[in-house]
Amino acid sequence: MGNLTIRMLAEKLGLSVGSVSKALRDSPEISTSTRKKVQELARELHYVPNPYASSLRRKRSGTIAVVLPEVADHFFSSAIDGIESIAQANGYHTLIYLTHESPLREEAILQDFQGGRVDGILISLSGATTDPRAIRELVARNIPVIFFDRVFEELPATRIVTDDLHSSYQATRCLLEKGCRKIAYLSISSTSSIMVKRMEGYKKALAEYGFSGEDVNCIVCEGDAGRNYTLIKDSLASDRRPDGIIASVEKLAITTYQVCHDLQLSIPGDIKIIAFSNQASAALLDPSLTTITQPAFEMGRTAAAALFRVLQTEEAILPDETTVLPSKLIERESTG
Amino acid sequence: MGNLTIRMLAEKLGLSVGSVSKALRDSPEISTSTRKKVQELARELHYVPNPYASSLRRKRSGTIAVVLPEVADHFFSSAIDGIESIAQANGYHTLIYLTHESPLREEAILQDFQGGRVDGILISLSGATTDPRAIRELVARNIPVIFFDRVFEELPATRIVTDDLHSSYQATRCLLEKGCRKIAYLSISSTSSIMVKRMEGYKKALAEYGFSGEDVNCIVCEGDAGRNYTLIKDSLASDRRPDGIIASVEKLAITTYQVCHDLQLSIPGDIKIIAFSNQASAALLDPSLTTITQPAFEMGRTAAAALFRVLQTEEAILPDETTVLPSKLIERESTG
DNA sequence: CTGAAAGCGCTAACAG
DNA sequence: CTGTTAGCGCTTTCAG
Repeated sequence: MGNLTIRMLAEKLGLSVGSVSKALRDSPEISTSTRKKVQELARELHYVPNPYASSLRRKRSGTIAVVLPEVADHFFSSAIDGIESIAQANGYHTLIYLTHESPLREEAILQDFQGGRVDGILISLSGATTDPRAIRELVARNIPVIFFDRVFEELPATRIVTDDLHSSYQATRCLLEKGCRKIAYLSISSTSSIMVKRMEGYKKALAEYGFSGEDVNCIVCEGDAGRNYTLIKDSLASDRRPDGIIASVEKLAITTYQVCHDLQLSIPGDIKIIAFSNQASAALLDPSLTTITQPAFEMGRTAAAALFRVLQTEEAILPDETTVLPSKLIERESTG
Repeated sequence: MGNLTIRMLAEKLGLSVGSVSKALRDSPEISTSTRKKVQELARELHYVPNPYASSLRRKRSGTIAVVLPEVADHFFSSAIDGIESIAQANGYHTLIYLTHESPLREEAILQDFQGGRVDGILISLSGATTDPRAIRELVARNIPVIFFDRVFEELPATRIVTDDLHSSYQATRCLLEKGCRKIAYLSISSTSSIMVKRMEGYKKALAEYGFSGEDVNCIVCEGDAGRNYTLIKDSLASDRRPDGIIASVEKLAITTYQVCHDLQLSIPGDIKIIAFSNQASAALLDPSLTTITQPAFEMGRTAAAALFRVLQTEEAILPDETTVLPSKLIERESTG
């Protein structure tokens, strides 16, 4: 670790450690002239205070954590982009943790934060997480937690989400209007907040069109890519093949395209597809993919901004409120 | 920050702080029975040691930094995935920083590490970075820096790269063999290591096919998406329109597809395209995109593993060696 | 095997 | 305005 300390600086300057510390932090207690001298030497020697000593003393880490199911996904990587930009603007550091959809890993990660590693946490829950205990404990220790996208409903919390129910409803209606009568919904979890909401929207639209519960066809793809491929293929190869698909996350849309290609099913002829996706190249797919595009970057920014609002005011009390940023349905050939 | 301290634990147990500390760290100095008692209570109370006090004392942060140009890109997000998995396996924490291709931002980020925030750094340089000074200073302070993908050649360092020259050479040959005679190379920087290497491969292939320096057509796209679009469009709309394109990064391939679409140019009829890209859906584009796919996840893993090898042995001396992981050319319709 | 004590580098009272 | 000092929470000698 770094070896140039504030003591060395102080000695070189013939000042006390305390004065140097104040000078560096622009305290008004220090005369302009010495402040300048101190800051000049510090810059010259590239002195950077040991952040851990500072954190220990000030009881602030200057660090936030972002906990995500995965990163190789346009939604999450854009969200990180938004979060990091706000963090950097606030002089904060960003720790990143991937749960790979494992509630156990997620819990271990959250547990670690009990030690005070971070001043606040932004989290999008793993699909299978149902136990809010780890989060509760964090909140009990006064560490603010903000949810984005995949949230807990059971807990009073600040949440940044998109209008999952409505956009899924819209998506389903879109398919129904185009003539689909057997619409399958591809989910990654049966408990995740967004999955539940999106299911609801799907069911609501079906109901409005006079379909019964028996027509609800939800395929839960919670395995790895290979398993999901098989699952989807089995469905599309069966004699009760759907004529419309709603892919609730990006990767399932890609898999569905692959399956259709392999089964020689024509999109949108044999089957129409609509997906929740933030992929920039959705318009360039063959056929171009109708998407529900989430405001991923904005959701990240908004979540981070909400966190810093709390951190700056020191109130450390997060409002129990849900901010909804709208998604956008963009119709393309896959529902043509 | 957290408030349960080792002192409180010690008091509850009727032990000294020192003994508790040792018990928690499985020191052989402590009897099995008290060790068990200590660890049990710690688990029960969800005690997590303050990491900053610990870092301060041990002069190890248990944290690494990943510095990247951007994250909304399949190569980088996959690399993060690889890095984070290794870091988590080693009980390390991962800080992430985005430079957005700004050497200034990059320098500020690196400068901060002088304070000892991290035990090691994994970096992929911003396209415009030319000054190795900030890195040199880190190395001088004994903080290991490992480069991946976009590296410094001017510095002795550990580097994880892919075979940029060769794969670009292959790509160019592929286009030449398919009959292209006016091949343009889309770059994002004229100085970045990978851009230079890829240019070399391109030129080498051209030379082998008897083309002269005048036939080298390098379009440097270092602006934002809009500017790049205009730049590429101008080229493709001109009377000296290329009949082949090598996109040196993923996003430029997407932009090129958009331009072709807007100009109603047929791929591969009017123009053939090949791109460095890790996009899973390359095969599903219209037309499917011929790619040079980099081992992004593996590069991340390898870079992280190299870092931890050094951190664990305490030698802190990084070998001056370059590891080359091969990329794969996958021919699809865009060069058909 | 356990305890006492020093000190990592910094900040924040409090004196002067 | 500057200096002194205590102490953040932990680890690690060094005694016992």
